[in-house]
Amino acid sequence: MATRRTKRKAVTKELTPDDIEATVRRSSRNALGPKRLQYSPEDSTAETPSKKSRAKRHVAKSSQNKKPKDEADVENSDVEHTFDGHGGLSLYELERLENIRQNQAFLSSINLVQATEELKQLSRPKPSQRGLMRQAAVKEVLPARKSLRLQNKEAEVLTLPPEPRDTLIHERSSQVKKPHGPLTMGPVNMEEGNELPSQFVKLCCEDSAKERKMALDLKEYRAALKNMTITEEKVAKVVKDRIFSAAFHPCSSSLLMAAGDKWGKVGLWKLGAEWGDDGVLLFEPHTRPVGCIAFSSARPSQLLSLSYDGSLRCMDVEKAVFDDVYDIEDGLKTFDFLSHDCSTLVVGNWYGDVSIVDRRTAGNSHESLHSLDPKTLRCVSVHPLQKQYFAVAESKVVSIYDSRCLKKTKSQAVSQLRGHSLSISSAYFSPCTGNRVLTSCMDNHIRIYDTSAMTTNPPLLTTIRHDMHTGRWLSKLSAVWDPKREDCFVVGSMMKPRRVQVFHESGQPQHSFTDNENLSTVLSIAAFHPTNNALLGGNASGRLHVFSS
DNA sequence: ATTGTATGGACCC
DNA sequence: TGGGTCCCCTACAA
Repeated sequence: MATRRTKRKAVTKELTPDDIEATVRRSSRNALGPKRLQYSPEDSTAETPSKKSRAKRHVAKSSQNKKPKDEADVENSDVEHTFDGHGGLSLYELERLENIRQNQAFLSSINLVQATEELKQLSRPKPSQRGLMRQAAVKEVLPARKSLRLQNKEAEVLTLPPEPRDTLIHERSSQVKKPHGPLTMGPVNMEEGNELPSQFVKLCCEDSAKERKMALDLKEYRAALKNMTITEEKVAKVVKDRIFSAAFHPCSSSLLMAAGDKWGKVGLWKLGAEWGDDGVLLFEPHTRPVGCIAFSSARPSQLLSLSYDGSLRCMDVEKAVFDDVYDIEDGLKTFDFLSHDCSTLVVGNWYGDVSIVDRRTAGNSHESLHSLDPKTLRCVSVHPLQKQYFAVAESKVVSIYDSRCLKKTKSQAVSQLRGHSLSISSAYFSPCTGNRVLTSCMDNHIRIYDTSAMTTNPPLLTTIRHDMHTGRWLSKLSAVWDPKREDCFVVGSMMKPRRVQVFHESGQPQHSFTDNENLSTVLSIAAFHPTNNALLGGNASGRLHVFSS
């Protein structure tokens, strides 16, 4: 079976449409016309590409099953023909060529080219081995067994052990929740007792250059994006499981990234570093998905991470601990910094409550404000200038609240962004002025609203179709602004070949990041660097990908 | 209210 | 080396 497949590939490769067309012209039997021979490389739109491609693959398969004999003939006689060298063609040969041509036409008509492209993707080279090592399967060494009968002993009366209550949690994580902090910052992928590498600590404390560069005009921006590439060194396994959140450290001298995964792990990776596993240090501050992480722009040595397990912690590299920031029973979903100094936060849980957390005061001194529909809060985003405003992605509407006017329940929204027909997965204020809000919605649309006037119902500026159906196994896609400018954003994509797309707020596509060798998975979590020309993308197996210039 | 299903990736045998 | 299997706590449609 395998050999047959490779043979078939060889056939389609060797017979280019030009070859066939040429021979057919020579044989002057142009029954179907050369136009039919043209390949139609389809630029599949966002609309259900997966369904389409699956159907296509199926068609390709069944046709392959139907025609193995013909194709074998084609291949054999083709070799023969190569060594023939005569221009005059016998009737048999003409017939054969016509067969080849018809087969080729049929195959092109079912988009074999695209199908083989997809097959290439399916039989892609193995994923990057950089970063965290695959764990060798722990094989339990059992004592040699000998039956009681052979030992001439009486049979035991066996009772089954009780079934564990929640197998999922018990199997996959040692505890339901980590104890209260501060927890020492011991990398789990290093020998126990080892100190953090000093170069790593130094880098984490490095601040970004604060002077704001002039934003490039769009043409220059596109050129800069085009210049950003990925290589083998720029892919690494940073956490063990699927990435739920990721962020760049603000320093610009090197690329340092953090990623949080499904089982509470946080991986830190410096591109090209010597420490840990290819520059990766792995920590375990939580036990459930790390829904949101962000470095403090005021104190770059601090990384805040939030988990569904109900804990919000602050990794302080200088102190080498994880401090508690906020804690509830479970169900923390997302947060954003409220003040410029990053000392206060807006924290949202999946029951629909929003809390204002002040890190300078001890304990959970928070206000609970909302009784929304349960389990509908997906995202919070603070206005970059008017810090009292924050946007909350509720089920089918984004509400903007004023943190100074919050009540325990039924707080009045300042503005509401309407028009979403399914649940909204994210909503973000534009990074420089806050004059725009960018939303991603399960109704397969990315929307941009004009919030400059902050009226009751800010106008919808742009709607972009984008396939958001990632299914159960992938993190949801979110459109995220480039923090370097006011008007462009990045979003992962389900399209094949795999890609990450950048759009202007007008809906104009600016660039698609692709790479045959180093990008072959969906990068659900994408983010631009705050100052550098660099982009990160996280996939479902804990691998980070970097495009940079 | 309950049930079914879509969906990607890689690990492991 | 390739295909079977697992992952799973989600959103939506029926």
